[in-house]
Amino acid sequence: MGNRSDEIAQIVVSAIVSRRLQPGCKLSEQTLADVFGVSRAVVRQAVIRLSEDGLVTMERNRGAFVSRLSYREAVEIYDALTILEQGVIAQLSGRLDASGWSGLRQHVEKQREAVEDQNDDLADELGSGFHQMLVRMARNAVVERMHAQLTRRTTLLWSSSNSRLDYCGLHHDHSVLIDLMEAGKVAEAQHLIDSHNRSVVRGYVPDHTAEPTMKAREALEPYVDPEKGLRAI
Amino acid sequence: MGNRSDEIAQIVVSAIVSRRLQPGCKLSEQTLADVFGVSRAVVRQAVIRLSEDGLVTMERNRGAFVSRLSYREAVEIYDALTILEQGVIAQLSGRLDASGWSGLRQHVEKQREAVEDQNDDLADELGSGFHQMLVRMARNAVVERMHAQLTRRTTLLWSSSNSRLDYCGLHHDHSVLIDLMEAGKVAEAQHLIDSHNRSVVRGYVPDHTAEPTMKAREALEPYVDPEKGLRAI
DNA sequence: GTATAAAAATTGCATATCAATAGTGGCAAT
DNA sequence: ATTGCCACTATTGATATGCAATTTTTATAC
Repeated sequence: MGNRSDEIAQIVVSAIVSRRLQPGCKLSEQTLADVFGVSRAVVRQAVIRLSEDGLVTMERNRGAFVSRLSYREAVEIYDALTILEQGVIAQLSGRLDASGWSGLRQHVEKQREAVEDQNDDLADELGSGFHQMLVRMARNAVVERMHAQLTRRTTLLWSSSNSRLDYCGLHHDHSVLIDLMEAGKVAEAQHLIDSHNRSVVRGYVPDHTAEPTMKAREALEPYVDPEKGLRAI
Repeated sequence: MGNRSDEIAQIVVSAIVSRRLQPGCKLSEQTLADVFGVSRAVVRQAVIRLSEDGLVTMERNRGAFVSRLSYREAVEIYDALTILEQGVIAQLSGRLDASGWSGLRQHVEKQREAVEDQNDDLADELGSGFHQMLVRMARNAVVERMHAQLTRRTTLLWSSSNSRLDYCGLHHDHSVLIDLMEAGKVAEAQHLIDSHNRSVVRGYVPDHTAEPTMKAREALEPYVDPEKGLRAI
């Protein structure tokens, strides 16, 4: 096994992207140390990892909190995703083989079915999965990592929120995008992904009054082995 | 003043980008603790920050080392830079005002002069500075941060190396790039930046036999205040 | 010179401790 | 009732120390 702090950081990430740990939630060192059955030092290292990722914000002498994103930050993150994906489009357009395009089309078809079945959670996942797949086609681990990091951050936007993401009207964009890319219409494809992402972020209304529904101890409970974790109940 | 570990991490970054700390150099916890006059715990936190950035590689029970990049990794990093910059080009092309274009042209002119004067160090800095400037024009702090991180990593490639970067033939590309972008020739501009970056990375030949010329203690000496640091000498 | 065993050093983590600071509640003055 | 002040508590940031596991170095034997 790798580092204890790395392991813990990954678990906290899971809890954040699954929306159990919500923006604004305090991550007290002692609490986390109790929950995971490690020392404060290790927790601190884990929190530092998370703060480097932008998922957690550390405030001096106040502690670590799951990041609350302003509208400005939300726009920046989506713009960054746009820029990355536009770059990927520049790389892929006309340069992908037949199985590549069909793979993407298959994915969109699955997404369309999920939307039709009103399976919102699945549609949601397939929706962001499309972008992930697109980036993966560029076969660049560094870019994939950056993109995944940004995508994780976007979960902070919708976890506390009222406004659920509407992938209903958006999955059609994905289909058009593939056509444009295959046809080598780079600029059009890049413009499409831009307005696509812009329309996604437009639905975000930051709510600074919203408080997390769970405290960290409760939110993390499902992730720890009851045997080794939780020495102090 | 923020975190001690953050401060230390930044100093180590400076030492790496300035090529005093070279790839493969061991960053012993006790040594760094001595040099900076802090405890091992803080050093550990700093090293974790650096490893999240990719500048340092941690090996279990062996310690932290300034990262050695394989050719494959070098290509991936430059491709990632390419993708980011292609995305930025998609954003900027035709959308920048007159002062923006002239600002870029002025920068290229400075670079040309530096090349003409055979001031290699300056030409080098202005060369990568151009890319930085380009990205900054997109006015997106997230993208800027990612780009800067990748650029820092590229310093790992040339710090130990034989082959110095040849910006002589490359600064002309920058000039052409501006023309293409201003003319709205997005695809051409994106293709140019691609081949531009490819020709840069092509000069990288990883040398796994090369050993750092300095040890960490010596390399970091200029960065610490002799009073507060270095308690044990 | 190589192989092996013992010794030393290093990492990873736990625990205990301390100063500095933020948050809390009480209490008096307005 | 509200404001301002002050002690009290909780938490963070950092240090020091100890210890098991592992790696690296050194010494020794062949």
